[in-house]
This record gives sequence, structure tokens and C-alpha cells, in this order.
Amino acid sequence: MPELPEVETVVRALRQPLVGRTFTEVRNYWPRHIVTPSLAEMQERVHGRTVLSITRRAKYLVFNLSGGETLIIHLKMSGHLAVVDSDTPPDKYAHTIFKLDNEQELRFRDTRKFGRVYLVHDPSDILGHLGPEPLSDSFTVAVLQERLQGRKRVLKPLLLDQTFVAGIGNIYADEALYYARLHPERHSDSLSLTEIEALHRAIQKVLQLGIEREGASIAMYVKPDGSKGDMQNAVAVFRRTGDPCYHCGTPIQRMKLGGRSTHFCPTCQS
DNA sequence: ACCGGAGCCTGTTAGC
DNA sequence: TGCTAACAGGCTCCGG
Repeated sequence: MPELPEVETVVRALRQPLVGRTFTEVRNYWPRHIVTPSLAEMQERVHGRTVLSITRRAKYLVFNLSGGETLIIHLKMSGHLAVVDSDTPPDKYAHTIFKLDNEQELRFRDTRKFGRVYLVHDPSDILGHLGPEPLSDSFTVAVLQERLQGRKRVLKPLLLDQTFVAGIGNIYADEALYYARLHPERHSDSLSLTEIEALHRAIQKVLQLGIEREGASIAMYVKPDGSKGDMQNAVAVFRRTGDPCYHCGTPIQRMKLGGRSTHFCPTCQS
């Protein structure tokens, strides 16, 4: 469900209720949620730790805790995080719960159970394989150019590869290719410098738009407070199959690429 | 090196 | 309306 803009929205919403709070307990009802360490060790190492800051890396939420501990959560397809009062009625999908020192708790709700929780001393154990953050200063046209050339990958699946650029998912990959006017099946080594510049600009544009609009509530994604984002009202191609392209009127087409549904304008994108 | 397919899960949607 | 199959915003593993 959540891509970079959705995760960023969640991080921003969680700072107010969580930063400065101390964890008192971890409860887990779906063992596979917790990858490392064991639940018992997680309990021991989280108890009494204070949340110093919350950041994002790619689609991961990173909670920097006192004592040099780092809690990392990936929401995968259906994860949702919210801080609620402890007497809020139980939720059958809240598989992992972190109790706080103020009669509130952080609930990790996850219908499809793909989400994952990690507690580590060194965040790079989990995040080390990721490519550049697309909205950081280090993601320059030259960096993108260098990473595109010297390999022959189909563009759409390449954008979804988190070691190539981190944080892009199916919505924003399709949207970025549309604004860059690039066909999803183009090969990475076939782009001109002008096209690489357009792709760089388009990636940053769609991710920033997604953050401004607080994420896309196209299926189940909602913000921590339960309200919807607004990016679903600003998509150009994603799940607009058959609807007219806003630029030329041609019906948007859908195809499968790398096992993922891909939406594009056959006239504007080449 | 890269691609396709299966697998992990459950709920929703599309199609007959 | 009811059933079934396909599909879902992620990612990993495996074989070719």
C-alpha cells in the first residue's frame, strides 16, 4: 500500500504523539511480524526506551530510541500505524502493539500480515542495501545517469527496484514515467541525457506532489488518524485504464510488466 | 545480470 | 444476486 509519500505522511503524523514517549511493553499476535530479535529479546530491549526521533528511509519508518536502539517498521502492502488510547476497542488486525508510558499505545495494524518489525543496533543491517533517496541532494541527474547506463533493464521494473532508487512503488513509478513521457518498456541504456533529466525531474515532482497531498488513498491506505490522503485525485495514469489522457485524450492503457500492472498513455509516452 | 513465476496473506473487485 | 477468479500500493527467493 504505502510508498515513499505515504510513509513520509505516516512519519510526520506519528512524531507529535510519539517523540519523547517511552515504551513500556510490546505485544505480538503474529510472530512473523517481528523479524529480529526474538519477541522476548525485543521486549527486554524496548522496555524503558524513549523515542528520540522518527525518520524515514525509502519505505521504512525508523524510530531512533534511547540506548542506541533503532526500531524499524515496514508497512508493506496493508500496514497501518496509529497511536490510540489503550482503552480503544481491540482490533483483530493489530498484530503488534507497543504500549506507551501515558495510557496510549502504538498499534501496527496489518490485514495482509506482510509488514515487518526489526530492532537493531545498526540500522544499516536492514537499510544498507537501499539505493539513493530520490528527494535528497545526493540524487542528482548525474547519479541517475550513472545508474541507468551500463545496464539494460526495462524502465518500469527498474524504478521499482529499491536498490536502484529507494521509495518508488507502483503508483509513483507509473506517474513518473508519464510525466517524463517515457514508455514503461524502454530500456535503461537507451535514454538520452534530455530524457534522463526529464525522468529525474518527474520522479521528484510526483513524490513531492504525493507528500503535499499526504498520500494516495486509492485502496486501503489512510493516514494514522483514519482520514484519507488526496493524491488519488491527482494521478494522471494510475488505475485510469480506458479513461482519457489529460494531455491528448487517448485512452490510458494497462499492461503487465515485471508482474505489476502498469498504466501509461500510448500516445504521450515513447 | 536479468527475467518470470511463486510465495507470503486477506480483503475487495471484476466478470460471468 | 451469487460465485469464482483475478487483483492489490511490497518484497524475497528460486530456477532458467
